[in-house]
Amino acid sequence: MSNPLPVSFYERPTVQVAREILGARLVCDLNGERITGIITEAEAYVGETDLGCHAKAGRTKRTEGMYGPAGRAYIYFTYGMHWMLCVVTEVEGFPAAVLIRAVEVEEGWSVVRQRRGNVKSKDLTNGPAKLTQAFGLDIHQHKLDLTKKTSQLWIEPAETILDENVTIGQRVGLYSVPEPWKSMPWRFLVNR
DNA sequence: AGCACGATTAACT
DNA sequence: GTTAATCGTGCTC
Repeated sequence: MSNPLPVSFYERPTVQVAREILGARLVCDLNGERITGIITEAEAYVGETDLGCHAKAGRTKRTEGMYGPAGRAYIYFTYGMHWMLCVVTEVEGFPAAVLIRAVEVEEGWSVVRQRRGNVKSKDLTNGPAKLTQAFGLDIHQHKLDLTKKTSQLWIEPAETILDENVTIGQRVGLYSVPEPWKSMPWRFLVNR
């Protein structure tokens, strides 16, 4: 057991946070059910000028969480059926966040299995909407402080991932986003 | 008040 | 590889 990653970890360039959050442990403690997993994939979304980022629309009810203090959860709904989990980064007032795209389950396997149904074990949490479903996250966890264990959800340091084990690529699913944003190498994933 | 769209997934062929 | 499912959000009228 270690202390959660501090606010200072998140108050740095978003792309750097996305790279360094790989190997950290996502801990969820809802209703006494403890679920943990190692983060294996993350993407950076940086500011109003990044047309792949929700903040391109400016400060709205939906995006205001991204303008808040670093280290908070930014959870939103998309495709009419999926919740996504992000962590707010950089200084308060600058809209940026890291999208958690995949984790590797450690504890709470039985609960995850129950929620995710009878899928192959590799498919349990290898997508952004899959992991929120597996961890039972939705709008109720929006804006939770992920730097405190008193929250139901936090992130703590765990494994160190070497550069040679990290694949860098462009972000996924930004079909209608114009260049150069569409091709920014802001996706980081741990080699399997 | 109404509408187009989407940081996805699962179930097809 | 293709596509339907499904609804909160933000923009337009």
